[in-house]
Amino acid sequence: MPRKKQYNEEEVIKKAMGLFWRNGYEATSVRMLEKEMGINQFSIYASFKNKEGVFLESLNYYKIQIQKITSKLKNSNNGIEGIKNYFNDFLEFSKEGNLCKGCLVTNTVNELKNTDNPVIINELVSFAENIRTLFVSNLKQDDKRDEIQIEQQADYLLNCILGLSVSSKVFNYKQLKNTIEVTFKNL
Amino acid sequence: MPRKKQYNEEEVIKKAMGLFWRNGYEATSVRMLEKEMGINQFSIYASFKNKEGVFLESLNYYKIQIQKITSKLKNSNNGIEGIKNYFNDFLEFSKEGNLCKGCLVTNTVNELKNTDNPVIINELVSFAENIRTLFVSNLKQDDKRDEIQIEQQADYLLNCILGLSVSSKVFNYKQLKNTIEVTFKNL
DNA sequence: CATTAAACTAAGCGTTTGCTTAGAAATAAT
DNA sequence: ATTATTTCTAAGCAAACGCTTAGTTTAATG
Repeated sequence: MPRKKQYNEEEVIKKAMGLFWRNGYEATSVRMLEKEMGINQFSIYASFKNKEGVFLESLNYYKIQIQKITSKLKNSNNGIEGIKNYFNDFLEFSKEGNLCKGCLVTNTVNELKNTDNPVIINELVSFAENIRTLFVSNLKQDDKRDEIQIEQQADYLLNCILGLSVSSKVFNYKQLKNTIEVTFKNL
Repeated sequence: MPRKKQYNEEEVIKKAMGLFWRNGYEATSVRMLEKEMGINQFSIYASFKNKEGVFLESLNYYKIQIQKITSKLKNSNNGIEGIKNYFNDFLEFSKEGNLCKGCLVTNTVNELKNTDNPVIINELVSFAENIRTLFVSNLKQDDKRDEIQIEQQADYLLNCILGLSVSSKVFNYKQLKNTIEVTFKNL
């Protein structure tokens, strides 16, 4: 009996994600989402409940996208070299024209206060923990570090990739490549 | 003839800075500034023209505050060790209770789009360039790196301190100390 | 003490925010 | 074709935003 939706939910979320990625959460208004997603506010709220719902779906879509490079890291068994590849893959992943959009997760962590939106914050923290676990797992592969070193270097690498997520929005490609090289030198 | 201001402009800017530092630029409303600064909106606009004016003054005050640790770096001549001290000093500087507020400059760069507010963006980029210059200058002191290495390591260190500015808002003290240790190991 | 210029209070300006809703259009089933 | 159910359009809601302004209070001057 009913009328069919005239839009594909995954397609419109893909567009919403791009907007959140470029602009951040708060700076993305529902009016902007309307335009970018190509559907009316009513449809947005009918499909995703509210703005937070659109963002959480966007975040989900983002995770699936970035899984292309995290799974490559997960399936690698070349230790530190695999992590270095992940750094370079991330740069490529976040690229848009000459500069980068950073990481949607990191961008949002930076924007929201811990008290703001616990649902979103939880999503973000667990994402970071997951990346750290992958780092630990690859560091173990090299069989040349004790457990303490592994934990320390995992913290270090997480800090560097966070930095890269910020740097990539401001600095040029050569500087970023330099940074990656030095990051893994003598590790 | 006129009546005297019932507030000290530096004092109220100090309070405004704290608010911007904790909350970011957009998330800090003029109503919140009113409360925190303890003066009416009229007085805010009379003294600082607009919200951007309050922020720029806050940024100025921030720079003066952080000069306490940047000048220590500037006056140091112990090469890489001086930079490492700066990293630790920064952690102390941005501390508030158990966690850190990051760096006001970095926080704002992360928040604003390049097209948003060119005046503020310019202030922020030149701040980062200044820090990088100090890194370069200290790296030269050690007399063990060629010019290419110095440029590369400066990019690297800038990335690490940016990362630290983000990490410090999320991770615990021990992780941050680990990160600093590994950052300077074998450099 | 009256004058005068600045600092104050408080109300409200126009916009934009996230979100809702009344009514029209569309479509699968009867 | 009629009915039922959902999607759509478009208008509008209250609240919050940055900012302004009319009117009162204050205090150094003549």
